[in-house]
Amino acid sequence: MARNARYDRQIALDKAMNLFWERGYAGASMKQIEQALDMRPGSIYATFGSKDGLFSEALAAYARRSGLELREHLAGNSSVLDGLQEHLRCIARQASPGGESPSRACMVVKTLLEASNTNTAIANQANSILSAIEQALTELLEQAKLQGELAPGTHCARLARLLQAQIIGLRSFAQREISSEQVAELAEDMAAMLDHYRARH
Amino acid sequence: MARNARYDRQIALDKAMNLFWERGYAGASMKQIEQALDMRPGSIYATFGSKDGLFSEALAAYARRSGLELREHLAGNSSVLDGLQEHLRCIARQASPGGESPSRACMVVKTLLEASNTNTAIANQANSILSAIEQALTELLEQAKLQGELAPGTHCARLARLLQAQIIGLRSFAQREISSEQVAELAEDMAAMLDHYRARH
DNA sequence: ACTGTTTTTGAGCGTTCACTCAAGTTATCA
DNA sequence: TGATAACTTGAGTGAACGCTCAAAAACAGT
Repeated sequence: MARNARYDRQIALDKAMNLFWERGYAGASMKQIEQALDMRPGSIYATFGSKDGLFSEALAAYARRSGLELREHLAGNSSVLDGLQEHLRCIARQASPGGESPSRACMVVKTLLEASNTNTAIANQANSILSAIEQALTELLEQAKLQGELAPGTHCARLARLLQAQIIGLRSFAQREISSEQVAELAEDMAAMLDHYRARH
Repeated sequence: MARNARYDRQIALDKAMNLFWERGYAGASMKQIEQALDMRPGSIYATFGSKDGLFSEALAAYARRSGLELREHLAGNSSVLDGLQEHLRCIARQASPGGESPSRACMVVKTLLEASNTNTAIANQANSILSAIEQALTELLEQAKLQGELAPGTHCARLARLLQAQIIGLRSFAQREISSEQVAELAEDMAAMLDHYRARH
């Protein structure tokens, strides 16, 4: 009865995510978005409603992608702590200069810092994502404690927050003009810090 | 022979700094700046040249202020490491919800993340400031090593970068909707991490 | 008080912003 | 193949952007 859309919603969303990740919410104009998605304004607004709506979906897509990445790193290691340390090193590799990422820093953190006092809805979304990540890390660490990897007295929620702050610090630090070697060293020092929470044998 | 300026340059700069710190570069419009400084556009442009120029001076003022704060915390402690730990705790106190700061996050980091792919000049300035802080921390730690506070084998430049990443992580994390108690715990955990680098007696 | 210089003022400049919608185009199904 | 419904198009909307400048106002020195 009717015509099909010329664009794949997921592909368009991915392109939008990359642009927003690189330039931020205010830094990406609709003109640039039109060019990146190869879509005219009418199509964009018919599909995503508004710039806010598009950004919101792009941020959600980014969070989904990041979650998958963490789970992959964990799946590669039988030990939770080893997996988390591998995750830190992998972040350092991705966040090194010359990488193909739109930005070395985390899009959620960029969003949180940009939107906190200017766009409540978007800031709330960033908050929710970080809260969910904290929760996931806490559960992961609880599991590690049960398996005897972590010292029995470990306060897992607290360690999860420390770990999240480490990751935020690592990725934001990597946004500086700095050598990939120094970023790798930083990740290594953070991984070493995790060792102090291991159970003693 | 002529009229004096009605405005104190430093006071105006301070107000601009607070607005930019709160809302970011793009998030603070000239209209809002006019209102915050109680100055009309002509006066602002005569004094600071452009929005970029004003922001640049405001960022420099912020960096100066932050440097003074660190030196104060250090002066209060005879030990360098104690001073740095006190500094972490003080950051946590300032970055707690309900504080009077325009933003819990660091203005330099906010600027770095916002400007990195949109405004080269401003991003370079943020980079320089962070580089100078790293340098200052390195020298501070070298001094601590000479005084026997740090383990003799400590790689001070590397520890300085780790410390900077901690501070960036702490302050960015604090931008989340989170209790002041949890921010304080996070600072405490970071301070504890510094203890691992102390010389053993 | 007058003069000379500087500062302040604010209407308004051109541009860019996010966004709209009537008209045109195209795939689908009878 | 023609009718129909959905999608695409892009010129154009009003508002907000950073910024300018001629005129008015205010002080310092004579």
